[in-house]
Amino acid sequence: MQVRSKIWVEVGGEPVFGRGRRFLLEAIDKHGSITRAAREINISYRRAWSYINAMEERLGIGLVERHTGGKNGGGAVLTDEARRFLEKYALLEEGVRELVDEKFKNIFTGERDV
Amino acid sequence: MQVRSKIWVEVGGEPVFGRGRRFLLEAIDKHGSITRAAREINISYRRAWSYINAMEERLGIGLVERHTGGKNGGGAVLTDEARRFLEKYALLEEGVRELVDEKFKNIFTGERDV
DNA sequence: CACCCGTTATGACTTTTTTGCATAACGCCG
DNA sequence: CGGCGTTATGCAAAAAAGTCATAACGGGTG
Repeated sequence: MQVRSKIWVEVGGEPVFGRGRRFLLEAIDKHGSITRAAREINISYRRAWSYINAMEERLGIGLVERHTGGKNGGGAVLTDEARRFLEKYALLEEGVRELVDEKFKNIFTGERDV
Repeated sequence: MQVRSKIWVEVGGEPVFGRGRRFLLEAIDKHGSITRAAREINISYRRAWSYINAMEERLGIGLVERHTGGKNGGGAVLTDEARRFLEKYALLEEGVRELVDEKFKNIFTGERDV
């Protein structure tokens, strides 16, 4: 038995940013490509593309600058706004998971089962 | 733009307890009936029933004692184990959401947009 | 004792969401 | 001017969630 926790941001009731999307953006930053980013975090390109589109549409800002064709076939880079958003989200997550894990241990430990 | 957070317990990678299930059990306790509980929290009886079954199977303990037929057509009551679990889960959630909301306000407030 | 009632319990079907596959378009480069 | 590795989408397949219908149950009631 283990505890899990999750923090995400919504706009108009629709999710726009969470841990998965954070990893996606970070991987794009690392690889300069949506395709390779998706491969790294084990989701389909389709899904990654949908995530990015939805995020941008709902936030109303550009997060990923894309280039089709050209050197290396193209690629994608994060905008400054995406980087700022990543920073803020990191701050938001900071410490929360650790707190929850700690609480879980204190409350649920010391039993045979359950 | 608003923040949301969620804490849940898993067994073997499968969720067994979260806020929705907590509300369900509390509603069953209140009404003495799965049907009425489901109606109150706005999910189908089918779904409520599936939740209960999955929880019990994965936790390996009985949570809801069910009676078919009889007075009032039957009904359902929580077991002591279910009550204990509810208490622990409440402790686990306590304060976390408030913390996240507070952090969110501090980090994301004071902007035109985004 | 036969029927009524509201509940639990399920199977079957429908709708929605998610996932995956195939393919077009792009533009530098050798 | 064809090759390459991307981005970009439409469409089909699969999975999940939701809906509906109905059986079984057993105390209460007349």
